[in-house]
Amino acid sequence: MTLAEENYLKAIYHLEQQFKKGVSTNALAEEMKTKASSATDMIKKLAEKNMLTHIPYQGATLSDAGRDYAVKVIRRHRLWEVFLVEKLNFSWDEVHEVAEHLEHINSDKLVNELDAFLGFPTYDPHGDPIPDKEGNFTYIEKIVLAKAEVGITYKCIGVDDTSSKFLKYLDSNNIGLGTIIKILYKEPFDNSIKLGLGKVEIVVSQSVAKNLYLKKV
Amino acid sequence: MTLAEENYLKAIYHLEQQFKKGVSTNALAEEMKTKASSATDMIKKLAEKNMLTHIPYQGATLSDAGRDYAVKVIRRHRLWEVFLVEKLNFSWDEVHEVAEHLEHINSDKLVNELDAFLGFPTYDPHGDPIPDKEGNFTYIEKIVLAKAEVGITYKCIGVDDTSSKFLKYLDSNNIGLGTIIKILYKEPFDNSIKLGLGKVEIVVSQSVAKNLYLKKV
DNA sequence: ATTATAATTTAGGCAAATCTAAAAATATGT
DNA sequence: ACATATTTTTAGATTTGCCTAAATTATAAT
Ligand SMILES: [Mn+2]
Ligand SMILES: [Mn+2]
Ligand SMILES: [Mn+2]
Ligand SMILES: [Mn+2]
Repeated sequence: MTLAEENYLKAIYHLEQQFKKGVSTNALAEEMKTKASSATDMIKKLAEKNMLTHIPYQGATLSDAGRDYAVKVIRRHRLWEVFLVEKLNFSWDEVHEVAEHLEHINSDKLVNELDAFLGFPTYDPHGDPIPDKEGNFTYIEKIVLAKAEVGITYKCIGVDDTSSKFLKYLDSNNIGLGTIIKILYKEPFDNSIKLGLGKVEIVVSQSVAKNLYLKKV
Repeated sequence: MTLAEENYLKAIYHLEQQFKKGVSTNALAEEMKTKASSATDMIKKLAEKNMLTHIPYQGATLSDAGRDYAVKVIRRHRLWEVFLVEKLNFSWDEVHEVAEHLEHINSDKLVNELDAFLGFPTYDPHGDPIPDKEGNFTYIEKIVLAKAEVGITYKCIGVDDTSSKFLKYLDSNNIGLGTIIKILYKEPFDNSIKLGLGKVEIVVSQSVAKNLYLKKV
């Protein structure tokens, strides 16, 4: 598997999870920030390698082998992210880019020893679960802030958008994994939400609310 | 700089050091396990990028920029090797291949934080010096076993060949960095050498003797 | 000083991954 | 149902890094 193939597999996996159906050429091209024709080429190549099935003009669906491979790459990515934050003083908004490269280094010993060295972490710095050696996730129920209920107190357990911009915004408002958040008010006009963070009250926009995951506490 | 360019730069650097003169196309091709025509192509490309100067039919010589870049890649390679041995339980014969990939991840923060995390090591698991942030090596005088004197006691401080085969051979004879070695006898017939390792005496061939570095103790 | 040998470069091609532009298939609106 | 819009695929180029085979230049031997 080449670097490009691995990145495509990961993208297809994420889109499949997100939309629970076959992945369209356009969606894949957009995710990969490339052109539809390139996505078509790669879909053909991955189909050839039995990593997915593809019906022309329909969409692509990962095979078991393809899904396993994607999960393997995701495991590497997230373990490296933990390493960067825990051991090398990276902040959660700096890790993604570097992990995007580290994830392609293909050595089982490397990954499994890294896992052990980090104490077998189950979540990455963005709250995403880390698959174990066998590819099993520890799934946790998460509620998106946009759908949280007024009056209830939650804990922040993850983010959807892992862009540096968004994560720095959260930092500047003292929101991170583990932060306790009480829903004070939902503004029907623009779907903004007033939150209580300890003694501080802040209002966040809908685009923030759609990218923050919580669980009841 | 692409992955291929980085590997070529490193190879040219090593050959320049070794032979103290311009690097020939054939030597480079051999080092890179590729064909002379490919070496020519890459030499042109690197000359175009001002990483080296090249006179056709003569040889290639790194520019300052080229040498700096090569040293940077070597720094990354050796730091990762230390990481793998010190933190991830790799043995010295397992690190080279993985470091060959890790060395291409280009993030100053990553490398410098890794350096700090490892406690600013000055030598890698094979006894090779690790350049610092500014590219300065701490050079140490080393004597190749083949030229060591009978009756003198030395300490093993490095290896030339870092292949798994050779390193495993050394392991099986309890020779590693720091091992104290006394030269007992040099056989003129085949240039083999009898060594004293503590109470044990072993005979090593010339090809071993040319790949082991010592210093007087 | 030729001739033979070795080293180096050029010419031409191939595979991977990308692109633009055009064609084909599918979906949508009235 | 039929025209229009959207999505997807194909066709043809491009770049990078590599290859083989042939031509060129340099070196060594007689
Ligand atoms: Mn990646
Ligand atoms: Mn993450
Ligand atoms: Mn390398
Ligand atoms: Mn080394």
